Amino acid sequence: MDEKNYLNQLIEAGEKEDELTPKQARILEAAIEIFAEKGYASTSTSEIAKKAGVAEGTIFRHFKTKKELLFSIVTPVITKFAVPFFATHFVNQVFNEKTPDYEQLLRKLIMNRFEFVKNNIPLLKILLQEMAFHTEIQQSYQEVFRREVFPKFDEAVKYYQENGKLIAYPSETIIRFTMTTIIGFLITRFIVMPDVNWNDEEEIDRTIHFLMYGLSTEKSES
Amino acid sequence: MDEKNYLNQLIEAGEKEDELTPKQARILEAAIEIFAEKGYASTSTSEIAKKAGVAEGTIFRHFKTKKELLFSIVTPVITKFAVPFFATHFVNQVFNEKTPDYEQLLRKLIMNRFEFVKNNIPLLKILLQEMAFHTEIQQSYQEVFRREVFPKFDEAVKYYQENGKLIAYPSETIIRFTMTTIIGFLITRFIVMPDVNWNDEEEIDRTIHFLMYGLSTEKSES
DNA sequence: ACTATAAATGAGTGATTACTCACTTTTAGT
DNA sequence: ACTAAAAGTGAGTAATCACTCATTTATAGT
Repeated sequence: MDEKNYLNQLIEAGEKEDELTPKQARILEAAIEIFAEKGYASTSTSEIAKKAGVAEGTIFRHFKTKKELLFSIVTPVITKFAVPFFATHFVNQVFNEKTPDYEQLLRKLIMNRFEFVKNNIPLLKILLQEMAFHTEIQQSYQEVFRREVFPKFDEAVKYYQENGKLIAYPSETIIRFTMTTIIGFLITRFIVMPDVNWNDEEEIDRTIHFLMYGLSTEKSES
Repeated sequence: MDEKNYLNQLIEAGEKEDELTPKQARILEAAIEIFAEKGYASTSTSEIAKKAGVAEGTIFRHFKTKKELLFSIVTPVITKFAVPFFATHFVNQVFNEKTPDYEQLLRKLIMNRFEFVKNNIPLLKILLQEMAFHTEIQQSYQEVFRREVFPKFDEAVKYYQENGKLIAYPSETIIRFTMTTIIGFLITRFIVMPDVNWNDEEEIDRTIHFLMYGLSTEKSES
């Protein structure tokens, strides 16, 4: 039920792009590009119209306000990024296939999100930037995280802890370490330093290994 | 020489606050508060003037443009945050006192930066936000990092690697893991979830332990 | 082909923007 | 007390802003 529900949301969101008028699509494309580059607040609707090759009035025919244009860009990204971060798909896979350790789960998670970020850099830049100023976006993200991501993540962490594979920290702490490490890697890779020569495969391996075993060469005493 | 140089810069920056006119100080205070809350681009100079209790013209007597006002807020933060992140002070301490492991260095680093972030949240919010849109800020940060932070950090990491205490990753990778973990913790603690009940001492301990030994209960095979 | 509906237009609107400048007030050296 | 420089003022300015609306163009069902 719940599974079908968010799946439908994703499909809906995907199909919405086909329902768009060609001009509407061009408005969204132009807005995404400029928002990502200069930020929402310093982008004018006239500039968007110019880049999209439409009249300024056309923007307001499809989006009541400039803010609604922003939200219609950002809202789908939240579900698309957050949900598969630890979606049912993965968790089911873990429990059904009896994936033996957190490490393999991490690999799937990182590989999957790596590709997503790679293909959605401008959208994620906008989300990252504007979340700070719009409580609506914050709330939307929080809700999605609390409802879709956290419970599954929590369940998996506790499963591995019970099997003695994971350290006995509060699962919130483990989730925090896992997420900040992965997100930190992706932000460094694609936003802070996208131009240096990355050996992606190697860095992903190291990131997973770091998450599991840390930086020390000595055994942990815990 | 070099040490004295950036030390002087810090002292200079500190003294500059005393050189300020009372009204100039109130302008900066007001600007910091509003920039942090709504962002640079959606803050008007008239709003700053109103909050500071000065005429709008007074702002432009002291700061040629609105952008110069932003930079005079942000630039000192860069040096103040980045430099002690791994300043000579710490490194000297390590080598002179023969601090035996990376772990103790990490503790000093985290405790130090924890207090700094705690006391400068609005300034760091502004830096974090506006860095994305102003290449001048990015360049300034990069330069400070490459000149002041990285070489010292690099030196320390290699020292511990030679002593067999740290894993044989490229030191860039180790620095990246260390920084994203610490910054990720501080951002979660003070910006994303400042309102939940944090047991700071415990979380700092866990963060250090995670950095050193990871999440697994099993020994690393590397 | 007719027509109703939706899509698209762009000139126009009042509000707001960063910034200027002629002027007044305060400060500080003598 | 005098004065020159610095600090402070606020009305004014052109440009730009998000958004409206009367009008034209395109679409689709019959």
